[in-house]
Amino acid sequence: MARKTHRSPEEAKEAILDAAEAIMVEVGPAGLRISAVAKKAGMAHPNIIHHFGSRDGLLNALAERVGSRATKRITAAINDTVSASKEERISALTKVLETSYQGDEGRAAVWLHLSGAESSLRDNMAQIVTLSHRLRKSVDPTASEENTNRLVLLVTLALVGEVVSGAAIKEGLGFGDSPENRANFKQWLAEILLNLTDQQLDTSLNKNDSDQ
Amino acid sequence: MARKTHRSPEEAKEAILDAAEAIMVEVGPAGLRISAVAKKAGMAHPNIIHHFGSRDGLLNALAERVGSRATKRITAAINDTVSASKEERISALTKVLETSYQGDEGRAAVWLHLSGAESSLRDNMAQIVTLSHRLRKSVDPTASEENTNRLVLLVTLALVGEVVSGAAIKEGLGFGDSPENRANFKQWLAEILLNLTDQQLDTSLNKNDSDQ
DNA sequence: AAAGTTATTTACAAAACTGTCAACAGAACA
DNA sequence: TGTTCTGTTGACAGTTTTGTAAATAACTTT
Repeated sequence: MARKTHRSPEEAKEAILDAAEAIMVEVGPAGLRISAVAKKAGMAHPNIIHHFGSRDGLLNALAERVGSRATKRITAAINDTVSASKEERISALTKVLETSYQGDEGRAAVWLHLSGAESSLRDNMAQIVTLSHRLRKSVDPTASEENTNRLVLLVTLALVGEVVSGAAIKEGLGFGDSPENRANFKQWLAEILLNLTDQQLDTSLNKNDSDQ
Repeated sequence: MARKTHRSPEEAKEAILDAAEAIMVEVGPAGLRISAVAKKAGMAHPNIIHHFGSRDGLLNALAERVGSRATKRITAAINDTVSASKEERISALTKVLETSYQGDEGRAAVWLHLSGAESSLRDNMAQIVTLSHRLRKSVDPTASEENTNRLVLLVTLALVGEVVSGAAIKEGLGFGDSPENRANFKQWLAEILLNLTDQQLDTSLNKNDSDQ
């Protein structure tokens, strides 16, 4: 007869979500077994159903938590970059790119999204793009929304791609996957993003047009 | 008593893989049920085990086929771009970006990779990067390998990101997800890639250094 | 201190899925 | 025609998994 710990509903849910997230990263959403989560959280599995209604309820709650966590980190980092001095800007933006998806959390987020778990990805993206607009305009006042939007899209897609197959792709490209090399790539990207003004982008495109 | 069709092993495997791929896109690898594949392929499920040994055997074979198909398309498109005239280059490169992962195939590939199915992703990437090197050097003879590598990495990651969460991210960013808008973004990217020479990249970086 | 609320557990039901086995039916070959 | 090989099938076994139901124990309230 096991002792019953009797946490508050909030604590219990947190404990369950922690366990679920850890397992998710290994096996993916479809491979997530409610009994495995319960074992890791140190409880019996019906308790999970009691708190989340069903297995799907757990997955949706997990997607929600992972998404909002990442969004908080990202928006905070972008805000830091906006208010950073000129010299600190590159390292600040590099940090944005580095911490966007922290370690395994990115895997979890992408995987959950692929599996169709409901989350507020759209709302979160809207927040991020608004801040990014502000950042880019503070660096380049003449920056057009159109180019900013496209750059943000490019970077966002690349960050998603990285958490999915980053290691394998880098290996195929001859990049080492050490934290060092990872930082180098992101710093390179941050430098380009900060210095690629609309003027340069347009010059680049116009040059091509007038070439012929 | 059902009639037995008695295909050749090759035909049977192809039919099974076709069915498996179609289902994969919907439910993901972990959700793939051997019996569902059999039903779609019009046979009894033990036949699948007979041909692929096990469920994992089927998934690995699928990953292999999806990967090599995509690689063939991509390398062909890059080759077309290398040998394209100056005027056709942008549209040719746009086509590379558009056809890298064709529709649902990309979803299948990423999903399989996330689930740890064995595939020759590394080898395929190596092929692609070699060709990309050649392409960029034909456009900009002074292009450094380092910058080329980084650009290819950026684009590849972005393409992976697109098949995973492209639609949702674009929606959050205010992009419509119509084929039209999709093409516009990729054409924009192709133009930048073709015109962003090392000189420009380095100028951009040096300008920043000397700014302070 | 008694009653009530609910987080938690044990036991169970029902369904689903992979893989096995023996038998069957086409095709190739003697 | 008969024999062999193998693609194919139906039935089955064993395991695993989600969700239910009733009992229990911890905490709160009166």
